[in-house]
Amino acid sequence: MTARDVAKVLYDIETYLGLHGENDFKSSAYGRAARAMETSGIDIAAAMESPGGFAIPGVGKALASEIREIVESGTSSQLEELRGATPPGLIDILKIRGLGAKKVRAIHLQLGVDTLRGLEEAVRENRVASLPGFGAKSQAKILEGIEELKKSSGKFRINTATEYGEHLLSELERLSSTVRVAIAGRLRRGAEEFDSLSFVVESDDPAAVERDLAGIEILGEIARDGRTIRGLIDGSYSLRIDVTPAAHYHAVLHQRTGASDYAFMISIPLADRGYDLREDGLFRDGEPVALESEDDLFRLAGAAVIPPELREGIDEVRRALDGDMPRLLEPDDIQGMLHVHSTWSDGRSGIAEIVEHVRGLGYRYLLITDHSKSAFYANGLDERRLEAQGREIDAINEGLDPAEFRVLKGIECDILGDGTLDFSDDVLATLDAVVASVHSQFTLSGEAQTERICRALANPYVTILGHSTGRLILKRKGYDVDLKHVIQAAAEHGKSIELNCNPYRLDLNWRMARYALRKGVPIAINPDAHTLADFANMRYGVMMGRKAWLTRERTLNALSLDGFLEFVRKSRGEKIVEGA
DNA sequence: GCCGTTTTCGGCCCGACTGTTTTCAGTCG
Repeated sequence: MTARDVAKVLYDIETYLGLHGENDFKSSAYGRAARAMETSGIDIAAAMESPGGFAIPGVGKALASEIREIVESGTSSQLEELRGATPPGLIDILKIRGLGAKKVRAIHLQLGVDTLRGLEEAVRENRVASLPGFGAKSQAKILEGIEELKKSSGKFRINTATEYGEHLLSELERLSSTVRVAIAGRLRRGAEEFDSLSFVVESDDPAAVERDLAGIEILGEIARDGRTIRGLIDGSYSLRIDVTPAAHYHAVLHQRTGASDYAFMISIPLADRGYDLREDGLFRDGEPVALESEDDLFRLAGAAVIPPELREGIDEVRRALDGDMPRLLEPDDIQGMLHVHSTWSDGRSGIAEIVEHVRGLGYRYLLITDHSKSAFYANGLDERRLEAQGREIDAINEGLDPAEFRVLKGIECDILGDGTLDFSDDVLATLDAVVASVHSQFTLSGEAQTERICRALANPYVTILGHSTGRLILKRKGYDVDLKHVIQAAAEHGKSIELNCNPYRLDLNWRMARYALRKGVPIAINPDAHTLADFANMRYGVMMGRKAWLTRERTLNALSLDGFLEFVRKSRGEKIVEGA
């Protein structure tokens, strides 16, 4: 049982207490204790042994004994009791944006609604609008929320897709009926959301593969149509497996990877040279053409190799035919981590621990960017604490070989409603670099939001614009903003824009990132890490960067430390404008 | 439930937004 597992139970208790109409302050005490468990870095086993117990602010006598119970039994009797007394549908209803515990409780008590379906009926029968505290607008928003939930159900983000994909890959490789196996489809070329996974399997016996799949625990509803097998992953997500003989393996993998527009475009130069590229393989004069690798196919087309990430059917085929294919960014090109939270704000690890981890991953520098004071919900730093943090960073640097690794002082500075920043220029000037982000007032008009962000970019001390749309994939649309305008402003002021690696964010999205690159704006691939595990998200950011044709040269944190600091200096003074 | 006392009860993190109200409650970050 880790501190995180304990926190999960405490969060659940907070939720259920709210649904049961318990005192707000009592339920939020559980939430506070949960956060304290997550951020304190407490060693649970040691705390259980020590007579002092959980000496953490926010954890008093009652919670300490409850935490003991959780650690010993894996759950809390209070939670089990609450859960038993709560219709599970209420938890689903709670997922609707704009509905919190109080409103869900009111809907449940006054309308007897306890499922999403029941709520949808009640809305359609106009029964919600008549409840006290509700009206026509909130009813309409609830319906919107239900639609939103429906739309995102059965869909998953890139981290989940990757976990399922890699798990299934190893399971499929283990089957006696398979020779070679590869991930295909959108997971191979990178995407923001998924509703299915696609694999290509080499085997001469599709029926045997189908039989073997029954042994894979998370798969169900397996059905085969010739060489194509479909099924369900964990009862929710679609699976497609294309079984192919050895000769067609690379051609089929290629066909199952690219978008349909792309497949059409690449088929044209092949056809010009006498090759017929089909779903089931590559042919010439009706005879199969065996490929040694996917690269062979591009050679036959007279094109440079197109990396899977680019196979969307935009202009990549034309450029490959022109031989205009750059070397795209690789994970190993990344040298620095530029957007990282520590326990000083809402991160879960101390700076020293982060340094050790990041060095271990082979990076050369680290910009600590905790939240600024307006982000009090995230324990943002005020001027005094920022200074104290700077002293800690100085001390850590003293213990490091500067030629090998350096910790930089930064901040993720809130962009205030009017586009000014959360710290004065004098304070920002003391830092090595600044990430500026919007965390409030998401509902400004597009015009005002754009103006606000452009104004922040005009501040000389801003280095990088953080998560530029505020979207949370499959959860929340971003705020209304004219990204082309923002990108133009970044270009004019010599700033960088981040591509946030969090699977929920992935913004600047790859389409706009490509536009930014054309405008000469360097992209920073940023982990926005709050835990050590978050650094693993870098792979998603690199993948999305590659979709945007990002190269090492145009990646801010692929620069050496000196190169990065040089960029910061320029961004504070000189204006750089590169044409489109 | 926690905390800090003017020591046993009253306040509890802040501010914007929204939709409901007619001065505010609920939600969210």
